[in-house]
Amino acid sequence: MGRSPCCEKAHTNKGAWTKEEDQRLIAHIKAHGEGCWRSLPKAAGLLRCGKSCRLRWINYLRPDLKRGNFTDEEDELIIKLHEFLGNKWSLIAGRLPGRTDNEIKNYWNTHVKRKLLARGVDPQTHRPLNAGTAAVQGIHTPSSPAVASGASPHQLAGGSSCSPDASGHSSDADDSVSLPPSLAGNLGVGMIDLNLSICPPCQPPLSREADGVLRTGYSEREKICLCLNRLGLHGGEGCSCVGSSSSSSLHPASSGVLRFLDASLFRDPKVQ
DNA sequence: AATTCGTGCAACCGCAGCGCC
DNA sequence: AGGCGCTGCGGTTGCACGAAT
Repeated sequence: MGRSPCCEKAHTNKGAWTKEEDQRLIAHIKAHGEGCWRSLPKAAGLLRCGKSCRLRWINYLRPDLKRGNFTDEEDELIIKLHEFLGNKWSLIAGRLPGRTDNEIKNYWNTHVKRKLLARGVDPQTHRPLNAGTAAVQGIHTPSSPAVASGASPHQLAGGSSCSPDASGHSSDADDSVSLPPSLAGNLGVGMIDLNLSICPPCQPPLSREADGVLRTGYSEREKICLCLNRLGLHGGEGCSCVGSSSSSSLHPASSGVLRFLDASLFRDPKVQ
C-alpha cells in the first residue's frame, strides 16, 4: 500500500511564488509560528503543498536569512566542512548563520566546484586531480584510484573501510580534528578546527579484532558520539545520544545536528 | 536586433528518519 | 513490532537572465 500524497496535487499551485502568496505565508507564520506544514497551506489560504510552503519559508522568506554573495571566509569554511561532512548541506548550513542548505548546495555546484577544479582539487574527494581521471569531469566512481588509495572522512562514512591517517584521531578527546597532511596540504591548511568533541562517557574502547583491524568497542553499527559544538550545537547543548541508534552512519537528531559518525571513520588501515 | 548558449537560482521530487499509535 | 503520517534532506530540474555570436 503506497503512501498517500503529501497534498492534493490537483488543487495546488506550482512554480514560482507570487508576492501575494509570500505575504500570506509570512503573515500566517508570524501569527502562528512555524510547523505543521501539512495543514498550513489550508490555514493560510494558500493553494500550495505544505512542502512547498516550508521550502519557500526556509529558503527565501525567513527574516534571518543573509542575502548576497558569499564571503571568502564562508567559501573556505564551506570547503572545509564539505571535506569532512560531504554533501550534508544542512549540517554545513548550520555552521553558516543566515545561509540555507539549498543556497549552499547551489553555491557549491556553481562556484566552489569550479574553484576547486581550478586549484587542481577534486571537489568530491578533496584530493589532487590526476590528469585523465573521471574526477576531472566531475564524475566520481567508487573504483577510482583517488578513492581506492584513501579518502576523506565523509567518503568513508559511505562505506569505505580505510581511514585517512592514524594521527587523525583516537589518541585523546581533543576538541578538534586534524586533517591528514595529504588533505590539509591540498587546501593549504594545517588544522581544521571543527571542534568535534568526543564525549568521554560515550567513547567506546578500542580493541583489535580477529581480522587484525583496530576497532572501537561498538560492533556492527559502531558509533562514536561527537558533540559538534561548531556544527550547530550551541550554548552548552549537551550530548543526548544515550539510547539513540540509527542504521545510517550519520545520525541527525531532531535538531538537525550531526550526532554520530560511523566509527569506521577512525579505523586505522596501518594497524594490522 | 535576433538568436544561441551558459550560468545561477528557486523550486520540485523522491526518499529516509523519526515519532506516534 | 509494525504501520502510518509528517518532516527534513539531498539530488535534480526548469526557468530567467545575461553574455556571446
